[in-house]
Amino acid sequence: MTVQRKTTGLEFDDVVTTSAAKQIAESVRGAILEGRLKVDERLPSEDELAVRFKVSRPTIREALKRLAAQHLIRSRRGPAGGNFVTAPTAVDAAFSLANMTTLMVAVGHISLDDMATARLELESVCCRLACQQRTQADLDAMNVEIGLQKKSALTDEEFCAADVRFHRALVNAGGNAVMKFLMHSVVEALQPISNMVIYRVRERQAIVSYHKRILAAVEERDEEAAVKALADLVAYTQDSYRESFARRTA
Amino acid sequence: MTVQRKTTGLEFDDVVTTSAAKQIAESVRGAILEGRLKVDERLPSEDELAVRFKVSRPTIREALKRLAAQHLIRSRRGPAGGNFVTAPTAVDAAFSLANMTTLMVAVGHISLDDMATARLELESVCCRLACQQRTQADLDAMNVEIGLQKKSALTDEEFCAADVRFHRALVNAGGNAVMKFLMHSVVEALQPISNMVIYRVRERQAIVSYHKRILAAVEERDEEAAVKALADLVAYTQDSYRESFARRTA
DNA sequence: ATTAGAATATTTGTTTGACAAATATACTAA
DNA sequence: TTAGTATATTTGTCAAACAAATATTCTAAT
Repeated sequence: MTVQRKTTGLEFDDVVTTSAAKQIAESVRGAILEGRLKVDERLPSEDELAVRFKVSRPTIREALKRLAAQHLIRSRRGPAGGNFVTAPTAVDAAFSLANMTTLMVAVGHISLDDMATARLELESVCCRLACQQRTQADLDAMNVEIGLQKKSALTDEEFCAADVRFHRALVNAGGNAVMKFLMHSVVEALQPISNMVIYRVRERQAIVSYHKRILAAVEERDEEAAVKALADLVAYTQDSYRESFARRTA
Repeated sequence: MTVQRKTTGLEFDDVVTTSAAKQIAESVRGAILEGRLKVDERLPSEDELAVRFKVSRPTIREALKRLAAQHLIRSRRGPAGGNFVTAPTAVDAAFSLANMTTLMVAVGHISLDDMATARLELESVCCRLACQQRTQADLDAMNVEIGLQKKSALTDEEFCAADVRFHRALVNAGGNAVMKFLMHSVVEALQPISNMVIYRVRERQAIVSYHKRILAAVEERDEEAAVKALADLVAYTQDSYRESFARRTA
């Protein structure tokens, strides 16, 4: 353990103790992010790192596991083994962000309104990008889900799953990797609430009709119409979301 | 170590070995995200967890440090100590996301074009929200940075820092917590490239004039004009970004 | 009665030393 | 030439102990 004291001008803030493992993790992370350690480069062995940082091997392992949890390194045993710098995938990033936003919404650090606004705005961006970039395969993927959602024998879970796939296909159609995983994260964070929404038959039919409007607009490459249809859909489902959220936090 | 085999239909995929620590971390994370462990709730002590999961205390500690690295728990020593579920802050989320996107850009998982497009689209959303939600304090904060950037004695670092603060003030003016930290993350991931851009005096003047246009449009609550000015600014600086990125990856 | 200091107990942080498991490579026998 | 075995290297896990931080209780002095 080492002690770090934060000062502001002449006033002394609280003393902060940071574990050795955490500090070592920060040091290695800095080297990775500043390019001094390259992706796929092998770190020194755990024993070597222990010597270099003058701590024990379990302490090194705690530091390394922090980095692994942040998708910055990966490990392998054996003579060609070691710990290697890795680049996170979009799935990793979405997963991490989704986990954090889920908790932030749960405790009110982020309001549901902010989340819903962000979701709509982000998906509007994706809608416009989809109008520009969409392929026939994208249109087909969206149409498959519409076809599924029309079926009256669908369970609530199946309807929700098809809904998620429709929106995912819409986002994928935009072809932008960053928007894809940001969108995925926001949707994932809203998932516990979305899954509590149960739509009546009439509501399902309305949702399907909004989806059809969106698909038609994307096919026509009509950005304004696509964004309008999406905004209408979100406004229509907003009340159901509020009810589910209230039930979830009760 | 336990072995997990993934199968798809009749084909057997690679055997995947997952460490005990990682599996325990996943188990606890699931409990947190599903609401079975509440924020601020104290986990059983490390010794108790070791008994419960039938592993050693160091293995438990590795699992817990993974969760700490993901901003899901925090720890404290002493009789009232323990490991507590925590809610990440927006700063935590932005920090994690920025680290991952930095590496993803560095290795080409995300193209610079996708990043730049996402940055422009996200900031356009913030622009429009800013037109709707901005306060006089927001306008003042943006104006302060414009005033600073006008000064010819500014170093390159100071100019860049003022630029970042201007865009941050613009994003803050939108008042949406989710957009704030998503935007912060994208900007942070582009920071190593932004910091390499050096603007000539004439370029600085052009940037300041774009900033003025944005400020005026936000003040007038003219969403279209604000988004247009931002798009023009981004188009103007795009070539400088490409040059810096090429230099960084050389 | 109040307060400062000391003692105690609890929990996490770190260490030492050892062994298990995974795995790449080299060697040997068929 | 190939299959099987042995070896060596590195990470994964363990046991046991002690250090450090810290909340609470107790005691002595005022």
